[in-house]
This record gives sequence, structure tokens and C-alpha cells, in this order.
Amino acid sequence: MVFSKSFGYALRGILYIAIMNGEKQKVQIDEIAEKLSIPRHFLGKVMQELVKNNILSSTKGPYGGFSLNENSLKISLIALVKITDGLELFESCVLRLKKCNSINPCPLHKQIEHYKTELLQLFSDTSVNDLLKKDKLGFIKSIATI
Amino acid sequence: MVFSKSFGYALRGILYIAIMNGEKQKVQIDEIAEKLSIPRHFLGKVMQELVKNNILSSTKGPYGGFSLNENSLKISLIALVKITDGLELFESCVLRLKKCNSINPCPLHKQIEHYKTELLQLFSDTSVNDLLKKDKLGFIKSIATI
DNA sequence: GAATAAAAAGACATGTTTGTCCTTTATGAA
DNA sequence: TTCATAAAGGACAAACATGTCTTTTTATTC
Repeated sequence: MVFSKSFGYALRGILYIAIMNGEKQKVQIDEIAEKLSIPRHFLGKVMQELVKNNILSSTKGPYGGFSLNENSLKISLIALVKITDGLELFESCVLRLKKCNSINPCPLHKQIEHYKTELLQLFSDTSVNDLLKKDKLGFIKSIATI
Repeated sequence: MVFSKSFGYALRGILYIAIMNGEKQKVQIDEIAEKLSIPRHFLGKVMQELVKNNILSSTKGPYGGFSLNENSLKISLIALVKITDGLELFESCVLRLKKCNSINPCPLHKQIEHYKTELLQLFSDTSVNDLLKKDKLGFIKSIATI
């Protein structure tokens, strides 16, 4: 349920680039950081990681910036979480017991397992594209409100 | 979904004392820490906090230790989370947007809200006592397996 | 080739969580 | 009263997440 700030920054960054696409292909980190109120350099690291994982492309120099790949928007939320946070959240015990499983469950195992499964399903089935809506201005507002 | 280690330590600590109750009223921090493989001093801090919040009692000196209060086991999981972690997890936006709400929702708001509500409900409705079972040995094992 | 623009990369700073150590305080027993 | 025992409390350390700054690399334009 609680993901890292990196995850939020990554998702919002991708969405911002997607919305800007059409007006301009390349979007600079300075613009994204400013519009979304994200620390510029920290966002830079996050975006670098997305480029390394082929979620985004980047070009240096004048007129450079970050841009979407053909399949950028098809990425599932779970794939994004995997890059920014890893999957421990979904795979590990709430009480952080290493040996907790359905055979030898912790006291909360049964109660929690249901949520983990459902959330995992949702995040596997939902792509970044699924989150995009028609109203550009409203959408920018919704990802920009700190 | 992911709570602090303090939460896990607190819950397992209370459960351990509950299980030991009957055999002896007071349980020492050293015993709990050893049996549950929890860092002794860190557990000490967590237990202190529980005493401050009237979840447990403690007595110093020989034959001292931690013991349950009359209502210790009636405490809800949400009350425990509140003490160890605070309620931000349940109250804040997944993307950490301050102004996210049902009127002005972030792109994940609708998808996530359902889980937050259900988990909050579960944690409000479940008491520590609800987690206790018959089989003492199996239960100790289940809270002790790191 | 020189100047400029933008991402990449690495070093450093801050904050929070988690963990350790040492001293103080309270309690019970001899 | 003295001693031993156990929690309380404070100071410190390590690890990790987050944030900032500076330099390097790459690309574009002139």
C-alpha cells in the first residue's frame, strides 16, 4: 500500500511526459520537476533508472530530454513498482517473518494474504495507459498537487 | 500494507506475554527478545512505548518484567498501528499527493481507496485477542520464526 | 572546432528507521 | 542497608531513503 517516493515520482513523471506528448516529443527534467513539484535531481535519478529499464528514452544536448518509447504506456504498475521498490512488499510477511507461509502462517497471515493478492492482481492488470484520461488540464492538476 | 518493524515487534511481544501468562505473570525483555529473535534494546524501546500507552505494565527490579493489563488483549490492531506507526498509511495518498481526495483524485485514488478502507476496517475490527489460538507451541513458533 | 544545452554520474548532505551501549532508577530479598 | 535484578532513559551508530550539488558526457547549432 505504501510505496516509495520514487514510485510516485516515476509514475507522475511518465504521465506528465505522456500528456505533453503531441505538443513536444522531448520533455526536460527541469520542466517536469517544476510542474510536479519534485526535487529536480532526485527526479533525475528516477528517470535515469526508467531509461535503463527501457521505459523511457533520453537524449542529451540541446533539444534533448526524455521521451516515451513505443511500449512505455503499456507497462503495468507492478513492473514500475518492481523497478522503483522491488516486489518485497507483495512477497513478504506483514510482520517480516522470514518463514511465514500458508503452512506455517503468522497470526496475521490469513487476514492479510487476501489484500496482497488482490492488490497484486490490480497492479498487474493496470497499465500506465489505463490511468490516462481525456481532460489534460484536470489530469495535470491531479498529478501536480502536492 | 507494510508496517514498521516496531509494529511487528510490538504485536509479537504482546502475543508472547499473553501466551506465557498463567505460567508466570511477568515476562522479562531478555526472554522475549531471545525467543522471538528481536534486538533486545530496540524491543525495550517498543515495550516502553506500549507501557506509556497503557497497553502493558512494567515493574523494575528482581522478579519484575512486563505484564498484561486487564484490557491489553482487547486492543485493536489499528490502535497498535497508531502507537507504533501513526495512521498516515491509512489516511494519505499512495502517490503522497497532499491535495488528493475524492473530489480531486490522483490517478490511482479510485483503485486504491477500496483497499485502504477494507484494510482499515479489518484492523479496526480485529483485536489482539482475536489473533490468539489454542495451540500454544505452534503459536509461539509462528511468532518466533524469523 | 567552439559554444551551448541537456542528461548522466558521482560525491555529499539530511532525515528517518533501526540497532547498540551505557547510565540511572526502581524494586525485591538477604 | 546493601546487593542484585530489571526496566527506563539517553547518547550514539549503522543503514537506508531522500535530497542537493558539482562535474562529466553527449548532442546540437553556429
